[in-house]
Amino acid sequence: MRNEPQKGKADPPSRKTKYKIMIVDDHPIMREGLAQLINHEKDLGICGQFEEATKAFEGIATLKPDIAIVDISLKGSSGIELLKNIKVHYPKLLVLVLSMHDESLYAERVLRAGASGYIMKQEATDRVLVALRKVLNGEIYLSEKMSTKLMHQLVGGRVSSGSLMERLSDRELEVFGLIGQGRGTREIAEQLHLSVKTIESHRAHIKEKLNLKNATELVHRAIQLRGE
Amino acid sequence: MRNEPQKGKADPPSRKTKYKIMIVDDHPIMREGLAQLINHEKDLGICGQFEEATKAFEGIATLKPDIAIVDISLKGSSGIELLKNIKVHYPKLLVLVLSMHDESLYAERVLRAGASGYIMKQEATDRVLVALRKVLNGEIYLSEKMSTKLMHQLVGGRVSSGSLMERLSDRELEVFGLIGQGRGTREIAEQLHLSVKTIESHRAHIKEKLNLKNATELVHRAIQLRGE
DNA sequence: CCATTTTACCGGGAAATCCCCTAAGTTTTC
DNA sequence: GAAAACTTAGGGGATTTCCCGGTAAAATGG
Repeated sequence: MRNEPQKGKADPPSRKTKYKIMIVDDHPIMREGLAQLINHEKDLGICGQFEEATKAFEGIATLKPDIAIVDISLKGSSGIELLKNIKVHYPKLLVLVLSMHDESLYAERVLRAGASGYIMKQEATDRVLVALRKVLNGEIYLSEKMSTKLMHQLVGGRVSSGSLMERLSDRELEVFGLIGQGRGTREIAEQLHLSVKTIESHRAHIKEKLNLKNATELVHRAIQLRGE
Repeated sequence: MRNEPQKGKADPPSRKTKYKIMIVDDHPIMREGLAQLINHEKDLGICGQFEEATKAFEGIATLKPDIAIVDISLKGSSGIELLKNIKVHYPKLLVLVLSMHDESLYAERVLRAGASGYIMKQEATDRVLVALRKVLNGEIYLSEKMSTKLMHQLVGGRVSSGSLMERLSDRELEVFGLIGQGRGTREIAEQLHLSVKTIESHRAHIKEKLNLKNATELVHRAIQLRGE
């Protein structure tokens, strides 16, 4: 079994068999582009392409890939669901998330869900290879900007423990939920029989804990995380 | 000059020079995938790749492509703007729109703006070649489903009463999309090089057309309907 | 058990946004 | 060709956000 890449042994020389890579993306042209790119490398090879989460999940058992490249915006169940599923049933299978969405919105989430890296489709093609090799080497891949941002976050405030949501107090979680249902600040205040100022305060604390920079991002995140 | 493909003469034999194709898409892997696909054909060849609308527009004069494949969801000014610009300055340049978004939302829109076809990124790779040849042949390319839908719509008469989303103008839909990505009003104004007041105006019109009461509902709907 | 931290609550004031209006130039439609 | 719609944008007041502050109660922890 080769699911666990020995550290320091991922570079081109000294491997007889290629790393087996699985692609999950609902755009055939994108899959072809990735496959072309990857199959040109002597140490990397595509072992399977899927356009749908469930099919991809079923394919893992027979294909035994070393790493999966998954797009998080698939039709049907989202790529994040697939990611979580993979991590439950195949914890050693590495996952590199490839997405068109801005990393600032998703990177931290997918890492917490067990991914080993996040790369945007806007990135140059060779960055994908860099990301793949880094992940296969047991490391985490993020863009320069994003990784420094996360570093500062770790150093500055102690984020370390638990998921982001777990760090919210009961009241904050309640307010967060209502925001996710599309309620405005005034509406929430009335519903909970509290001052608008209090809700503003809760919102501020939520933003702080979840590292969100403005109200729009707050609403965005609240809707995304609704029902999780 | 070869901008006007003679009818019935687009098939592989009987051409000495390849059709020159320009690609505009902000995802390098997608561009590579398309380029690979197209350059493998004996009658088709890529003459330029661009990730941004303005650069692409500047490139037209020197590259003199026969057809441009453009993604409508670019960063900066949208692909529809580019399409309109092209049709004003190079009316004979054919444009095939390639997009991840569902055709029911955009197909009619881009045809009105002067495109000669609409194809989804979800389509199989060989469909792109079919679409290219059809467009180069002077015809319009749409999926089976979409073209019959448009036919019925034409026969049925009342075109105006589409879904709520279809009532949004191009600009409004663009702003709506950016709201759905979590961007704030100021941010959108900067990205589109417009006044904040203009974006506010668009937002007001969107709210009116979609029957939304306030800003919160607007953001909510925009996020829900994102990525379809 | 007492100090510290966290939570829940609230306010002032500046900045930003929302929301109503008007309006002019262009394009589309009939 | 007139009417309607689209795109742009400003004025101005209402509202919300955002950052500063605070108090009291509850939970935590040595």
